[in-house]
Formats: sequence, structure tokens, C-alpha cells
Amino acid sequence: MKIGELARRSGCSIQTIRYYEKLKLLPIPSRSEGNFRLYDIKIFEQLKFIKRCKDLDLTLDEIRKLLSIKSEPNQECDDVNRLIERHLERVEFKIAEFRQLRAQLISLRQACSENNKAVDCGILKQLTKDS
Amino acid sequence: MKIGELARRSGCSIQTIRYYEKLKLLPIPSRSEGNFRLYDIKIFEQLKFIKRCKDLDLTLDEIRKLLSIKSEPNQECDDVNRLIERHLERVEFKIAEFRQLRAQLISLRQACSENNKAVDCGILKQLTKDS
DNA sequence: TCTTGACTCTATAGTTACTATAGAGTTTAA
DNA sequence: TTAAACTCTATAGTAACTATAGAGTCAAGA
Ligand SMILES: [Zn+2]
Ligand SMILES: [Zn+2]
Ligand SMILES: [Zn+2]
Ligand SMILES: [Zn+2]
Repeated sequence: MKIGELARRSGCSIQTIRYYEKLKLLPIPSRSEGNFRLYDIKIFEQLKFIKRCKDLDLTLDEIRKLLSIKSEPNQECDDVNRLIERHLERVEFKIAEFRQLRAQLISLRQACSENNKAVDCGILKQLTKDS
Repeated sequence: MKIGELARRSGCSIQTIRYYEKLKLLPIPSRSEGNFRLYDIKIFEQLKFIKRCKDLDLTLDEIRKLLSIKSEPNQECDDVNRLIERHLERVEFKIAEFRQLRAQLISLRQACSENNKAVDCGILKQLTKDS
């Protein structure tokens, strides 16, 4: 299959696929006579793997690590478990951070409910003054 | 005050301050005889304003908008209110997204509690299979 | 057969919000 | 005087793409 079909079927854009190839997250595909990339099912599946990881917000470096472990079936998998654990911690941290942010934004929003001149805007005042 | 002191007092790095100047988020400061940037209290306060906005995760473009409104005291402030409202919505969306992510990661973690060979790793299996 | 449109190619630049570095000049304190 | 600390400009790097230009390839219809 050519790159356009791979893109459609994987949910990644064409440029992203070429980008992954450059980063060696995907193997170099064969080429047609006219120099078009030709993909087989194995590459399609690897790309789907990457996509699933991306949807979990893993970084490409983390994904590279997973791919490398996956490619050596006899390696121990505790690195995988640790990686997911650490990633989960980061996600929880972000949730906490954004909750704080939300609280601050809600209080900020309250500072100016009606329509004012800029000079009287409660929000701008709040952002200007030392907390 | 020179850039180092401004950096210490504002909590922004020196490079960041120069970067903001280039983006015109900060006015061009005067210079000493030896060509060092010299800042007055007004610029310090503008930088603090920017810093407070950044801490709320506003983008530099959003901050630029706020600064422009702030600089015209007679303009209506409803753009400010809308901007904060939209930003809050984005933050809430991110919270929801990350919560979903967390749930998925927790279920993924469960798939491999003990130590296995890579080929038997429940996490890798989960990431490999179609959901 | 010709041509049109859809597809693909490479290489390069742009995005966001910085951080890091090199290599130079300036200031301050011992 | 000299060394440390500071500042200057310009440039490149970061993450993970997206967008573009300008060229070549391929399939179908007239
Ligand atoms: Zn992670
Ligand atoms: Zn207002
Ligand atoms: Zn926003
Ligand atoms: Zn495992």
C-alpha cells in the first residue's frame, strides 16, 4: 500500500509518517518503480502501535523505548512497567496543576462580570496587582 | 536596573526577557554607556503582568491581546472577559482529556503487574492489539 | 494519444516558547 | 591589575509536527 492509504488507515498524516521514518520509529519501506514508498502489513501494525501510544500522550522517546523492548522478546519487561508508571504520575501531576489553574481562572472571571472600560476591568486589575 | 536583576526579581530568565523584547511584548529599554539594557519600574511591572498571565497558562498571543487592551483605557473590556472564558474552557477540556488518559493508563498498568519477558508483557500486548 | 487530476517525491521553512552556546565586550571588587 | 561576574549579539537546538515549493508519477476520461 502507498503512503496515502497508510495515512488514511492509521489516522496519521502523510508528513507524520515520513517524519517517523526519518526518526527511525518506522523501518525504511520498499519503493515502487516510480520511487513511491510501499508499505506492508507489518509496518502498518507498527504505526498503529505508535499511534496508540501517542494517544496515551507518550513521547516519541518513550515510544522508541517501548519499540526497542518489544523487538527483543527475551528482555525483561520491568522497564515497560516503570515507564507506564512514571507516565501515569506525570499525567496525575498535570491534572492537579490544571485543577489549580481552573480555580484561579474561575476566581479571575468573577472579577469582571459586566462590561466595563478597560481601565475598570476587574480582570485586568487582578492581573496587574501583586497577589 | 540591569537585566540580571530584572530576571531575579521577575522570575523570568534573562533569555526569556530578551525574547519578549524581540516579540514586542516588552518595550525597548534604554541602554547604559556600555550598551547594557536598563529597565525602569514600568517595564518591571509589565513583565510581572506577563508572568502572571503565563502562570495561568495563557499563550503569548493571548497576553499580547491583553496588553493591547490594557494600553487603551477607554476600550471596552468584553474581549478580555471572552478571552479568559475561552481559556477556561480549554483548561476544562484538558482536565477531562487527562482524566480519560489516566483511566486508560491505570487499566494498562493492571495488565502487567509482575515481571515478565517482553514477549509476555501484558502492557505491550495491550498496546499491540486492536481495541 | 493526450491531458487532467490525484498522488507522491525531496528539501526547506515555520510553529511555540523558550534554552543553550560561542565568542566577544563591560563592570566591579579584591 | 586582574579575575570574576555580568552582559552583548547571533545562531542553533528543543518536540512533534505542519506547510510549502517545485518536481515527478500514475490512472482515467475525451
Ligand atoms: Zn511520559
Ligand atoms: Zn472586564
Ligand atoms: Zn488560552
Ligand atoms: Zn510487563
